[in-house]
Amino acid sequence: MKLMVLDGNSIVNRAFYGVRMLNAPDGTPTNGVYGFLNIFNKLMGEEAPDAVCVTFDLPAPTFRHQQFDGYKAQRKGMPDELAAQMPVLKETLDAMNVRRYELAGWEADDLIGTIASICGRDGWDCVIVTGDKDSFQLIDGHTSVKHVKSRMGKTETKLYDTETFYEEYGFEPKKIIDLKALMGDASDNIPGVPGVGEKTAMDLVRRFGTLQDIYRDLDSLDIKPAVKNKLEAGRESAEMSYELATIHTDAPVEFTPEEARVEPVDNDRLWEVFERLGFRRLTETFGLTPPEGGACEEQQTIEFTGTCESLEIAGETELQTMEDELDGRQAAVAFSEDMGIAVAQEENGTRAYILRESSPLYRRGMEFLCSDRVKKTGHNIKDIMGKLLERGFNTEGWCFDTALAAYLIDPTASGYDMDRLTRQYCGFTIMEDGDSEQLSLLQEDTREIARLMSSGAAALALRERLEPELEALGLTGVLTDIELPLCPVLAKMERAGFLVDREALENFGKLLSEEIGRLEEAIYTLAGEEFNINSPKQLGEILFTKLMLPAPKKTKTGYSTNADVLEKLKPKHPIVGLVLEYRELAKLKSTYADGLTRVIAPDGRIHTNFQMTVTATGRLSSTEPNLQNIPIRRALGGEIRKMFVAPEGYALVDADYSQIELRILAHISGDETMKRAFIDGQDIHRITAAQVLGIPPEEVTPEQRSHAKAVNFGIVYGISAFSLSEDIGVPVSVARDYINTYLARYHGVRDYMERVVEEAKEKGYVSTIYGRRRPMPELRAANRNVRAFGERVARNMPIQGTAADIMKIAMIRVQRALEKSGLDARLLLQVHDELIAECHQDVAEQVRDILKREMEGAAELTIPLTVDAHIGHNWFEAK
DNA sequence: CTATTCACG
DNA sequence: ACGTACGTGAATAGT
Repeated sequence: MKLMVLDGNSIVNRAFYGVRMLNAPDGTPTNGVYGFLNIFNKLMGEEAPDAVCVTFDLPAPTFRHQQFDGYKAQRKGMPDELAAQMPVLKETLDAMNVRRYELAGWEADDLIGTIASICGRDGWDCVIVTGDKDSFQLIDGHTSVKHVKSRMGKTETKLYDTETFYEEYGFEPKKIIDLKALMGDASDNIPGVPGVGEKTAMDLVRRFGTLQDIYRDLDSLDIKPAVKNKLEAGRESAEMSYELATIHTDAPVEFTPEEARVEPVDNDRLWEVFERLGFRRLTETFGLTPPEGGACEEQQTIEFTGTCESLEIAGETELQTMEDELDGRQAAVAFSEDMGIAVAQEENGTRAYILRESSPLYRRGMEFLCSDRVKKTGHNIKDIMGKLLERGFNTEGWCFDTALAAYLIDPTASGYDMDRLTRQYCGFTIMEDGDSEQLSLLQEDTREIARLMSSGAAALALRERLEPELEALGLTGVLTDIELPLCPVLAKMERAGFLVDREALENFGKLLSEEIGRLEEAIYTLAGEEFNINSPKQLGEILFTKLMLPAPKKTKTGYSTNADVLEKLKPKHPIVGLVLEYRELAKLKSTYADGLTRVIAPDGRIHTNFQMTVTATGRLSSTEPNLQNIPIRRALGGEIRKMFVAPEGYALVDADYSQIELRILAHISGDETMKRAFIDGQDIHRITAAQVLGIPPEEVTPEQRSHAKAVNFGIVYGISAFSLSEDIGVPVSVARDYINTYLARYHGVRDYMERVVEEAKEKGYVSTIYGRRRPMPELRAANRNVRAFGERVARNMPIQGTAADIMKIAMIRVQRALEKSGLDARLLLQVHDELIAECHQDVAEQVRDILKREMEGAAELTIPLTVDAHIGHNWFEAK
């Protein structure tokens, strides 16, 4: 039998600081309760306890106050916004039939200690869930502690039992008390020994054991004299701290594990609470149903019978009717394999026009629908355009995309499927197959019609809500001038595909296999056993336990074995270099040699998918396969690019923007020094090195230039001295100097970086020069790390996002220019700052010039944009 | 389903 | 005292 006991105050605190601001419909904050419930659900799933309860502190003074002056139970003073949520949380727990315990004069920890001890007595296991480390002292054979912490807004838990605790701390759980007695705990007002911090305290406890042991033999122990003096002086404080840190297990609380057994929730009561708090999603998580006869409103469902009239285009008359009724009108259009449907809004309902592929009028009807005469709305129109192109129709007349619109309004949402959007923006859900008995009785063909009609009607309803919001946010231009015209460009690129040399790719795979086999053998020999080198867990075991190499870094599940770590370990053991080489080859084989071979289409080409609604900054992403991360940085990886080729008699043109992000930074910030460098066509990294080091540009060494390059990149990302020092391998102090000097030399950049964060805090979002925006709720988060993350994002997004905008504009211009030129040429790929086109070899120079001209002319900034363009037979050569 | 690692800009 | 650069997608292992 297992009981789970939660430290209510501690968990709700974590939740409060981890979860972004959240309010009930009436405006009261609810993030603490919401976060608590999420953590609670997660834990119930993980632990599946037989009984569960929650303990709380009460604001009343405890026995610790009476015993010791200066002790405060209200640790850091709960913020009002959180305090207001405590009664709501308790009410929620009651509705969930979860027992809670609180006792004036006793802290939650003491109640937990008592509960754990009663569990032990009754033969129950006990899992304590808390965000404080104090409870670790309670760990024993039947008591474990699940420690909850929030990282970057995400909640993580780690279970400590006697073994895992010892592994991490190197002493027994009970000695946490001794540790705290020595080092103190500011948040608990436990003084400890003045001058002794975590490092010293850990060392003392590990080496000598308890506080008692230490003071008994203080004279004879091998301790630095300075530390000894502090210990002597702080003895009284240490002993008092020991008492304060000790959790009591004898609180006068009535408790038996049986009474806390998990019970079903009180559906009606909990529903009412969630309704009031606006926790729609949680009602589903808890499987709640609306109370019988309650006043709760049913969600609307679109019903088509009666409200939607349909017209099947069976003959000339209907075709004529459709043309008359839709000409120049707004309509939503949706397609399936063998059918096209247009849906238009009429005065008193919706009207649908059905075109079947089997009909002799299909082609004519479709050509009308696909013409500029019908002003069409769709959901993910880039994909619709792809299907139209495949069937030989054109892509004119599309003037709204509900997915793109929702993406522009909030590019950080987790998805934009229609059902989610209608729920969010229109307050109804789309009918699904299993939803209605009537629907499931229909023929498959009729169901298909219903599906298309509902998606068409939903698109119209969504557009009605999205269009004004888009306009209000200043995003109409981004949609109509950038995203929409980009759709046919991308659809054509996807259809074109990139030719690959299948045989070369397969041979490369075989070559890698052989080499990998040799490396495996050598690694097994050095390790003295066979193991799965691909498993970080097994590899860590070999390197850090068997071979006793020092582990420089840990992940939350074990040792880190990433390339950075291995690089540091390389001189210490020959196996490390082999593992690095193995990793490089294994990656090339699995992801690229084998992975790409698998997705070569029958036409011998690879057709990627460009996703337009994924990134928070406005960039595209590429999937199935991802062609935006084909290797280039290392020699062997570059081989892969040689297998992306032009057909016989054709050539590839590769054009990439030079330093586009730094140029945009120079433009947006208006920094004169940086602008000058670009206007004069200087090597920006060299100039930066010269600026920071105060030397002439011609004296900059390659290493100095490479450091400056790292600083330039770092600035764009919202640098920290720590990360820069890691990146370029200098002490943090040196990195800090670099950054400070940089910001002093480029003071326009410094001002901009401060300004953009201020403005983001004020407005709640950041934006590109074209108005694309990213909401920034992180900046208002209570958690400092989340806020710091938000600040870095606020600095970066306008730069990365503007570059993405410019590239998109460039693609539209290039496509237009190529089509107008009539040359045998087409775009194949975009890799953020790079475009690749394929063309007949005789016109390669012309195509190269078109790319260069249209890309450089895509934006008029206060500094020039420059593009390097090259021609080659394969991607490697053309780069 | 999540974590780790590593490929790219 | 604490945590550590922005944005992605795919393969693999292991719970």
